[in-house]
Amino acid sequence: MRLTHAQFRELAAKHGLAVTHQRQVVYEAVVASHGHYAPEDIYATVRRRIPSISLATVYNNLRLFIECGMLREVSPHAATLLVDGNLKPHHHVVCSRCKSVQDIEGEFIDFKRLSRQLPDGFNLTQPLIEVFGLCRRCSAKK
Amino acid sequence: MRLTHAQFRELAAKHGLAVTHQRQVVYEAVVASHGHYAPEDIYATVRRRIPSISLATVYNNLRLFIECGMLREVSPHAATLLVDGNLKPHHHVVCSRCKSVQDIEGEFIDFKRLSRQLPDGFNLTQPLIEVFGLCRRCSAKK
DNA sequence: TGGTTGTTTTATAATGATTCTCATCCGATA
DNA sequence: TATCGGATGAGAATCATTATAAAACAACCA
Repeated sequence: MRLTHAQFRELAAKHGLAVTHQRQVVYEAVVASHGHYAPEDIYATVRRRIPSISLATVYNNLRLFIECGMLREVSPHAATLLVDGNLKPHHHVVCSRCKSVQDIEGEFIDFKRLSRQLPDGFNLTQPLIEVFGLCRRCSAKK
Repeated sequence: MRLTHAQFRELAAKHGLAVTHQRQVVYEAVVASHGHYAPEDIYATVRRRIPSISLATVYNNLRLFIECGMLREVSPHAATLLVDGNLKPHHHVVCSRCKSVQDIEGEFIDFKRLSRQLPDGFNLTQPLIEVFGLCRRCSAKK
């Protein structure tokens, strides 16, 4: 996706963000990609248009875009490894904001439909599903 | 859960791991907890029984246990932030081993049943589901 | 049981991702 | 155009995790 300056200005205004050249170029680099990229990847791409840009600016803006819902984070997770001491099969509910994790059980997945969507050869013998959303406390806050 | 030395010995043998005191104590600390804990937490717990244990040992053993299926990792994720340039609503399929991510669409979630299981107040207005398993390439290997 | 070998542990250094600091710069508003 | 507050750039600092190397130990065999 390529955005005009006017389009980006409108998008930013909707989310209460100031408009800067760096911000527009970073945003475009992500939405143009349609993939799943790390900050270093975005940095490399953006440097072709703004050689002086700082990696910190890329990080700052990605985080802003994620926080205000203009981008999605893949696996919004705690910054550290977490191990699960519950050995029974179960799934997880994860708060995208505070990263708290709770166990859930129950059959809420239609495996027939799911397997039609799965990439060829994907192995689901020990399925683990994580459902992301906002926990009670985080959805109460603003 | 508290394991006798003999029980742990049997469990380790089944997974081809040597038995050490550190290993047993680390494992017990995790399965006794029934929660979601970081390596530092486990380290703090285990130090009460083995004051000389090293943090590296905790990391090494947690990783081993996860690899051989004796423990689960919460949100097996890439070691870095990933942003998603696909703005349409969709879900993810993630390989627990190589951390590759692919998009999937389709209605394979029974939201009625799911919401019965959700913790009170959990907000699912922008549901994001991640399904973990092994991708074709990783399930082919050994 | 005692010796041998390869694995595990410990302490610490190294790495890699991310965040912080602060001086400078720039966008928004009047 | 002048002002002000937020954004940027450069690099240092931090945090989680992994690597390294020497000492300790588990597994195996005589």
